[in-house]
Amino acid sequence: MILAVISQIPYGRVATYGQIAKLAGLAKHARLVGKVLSQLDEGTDLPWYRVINAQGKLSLNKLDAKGQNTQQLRLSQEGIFVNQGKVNLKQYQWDGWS
DNA sequence: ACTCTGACGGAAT
DNA sequence: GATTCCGCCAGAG
Repeated sequence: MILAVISQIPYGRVATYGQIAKLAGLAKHARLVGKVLSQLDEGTDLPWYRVINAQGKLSLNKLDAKGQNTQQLRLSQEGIFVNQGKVNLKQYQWDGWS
């Protein structure tokens, strides 16, 4: 389920954990969603980087050699502006409309 | 069975 | 905003 929902997040949009959970049928299991994502491997096709917490903040904030973290990088590549490790949900959050 | 921990959420202060 | 508290699930020890 969870993976299915995430794979449905449209380009240039982001979704929150709770949102994913709800759409997947798991109302209060936001945490489980994060759990699942943490199990994903690097070569996954899922746009996991479009998944952020309800506060618009990126999840794993681990920096790479370039001083950037993969998530922020990939997001900006899709036109999503990330400020101070945060995203304007009002502007980018996926409505679940597609 | 119990305690901790974790890519979380929401409400209250 | 920043903190604090509580709820919730699953895995490890």
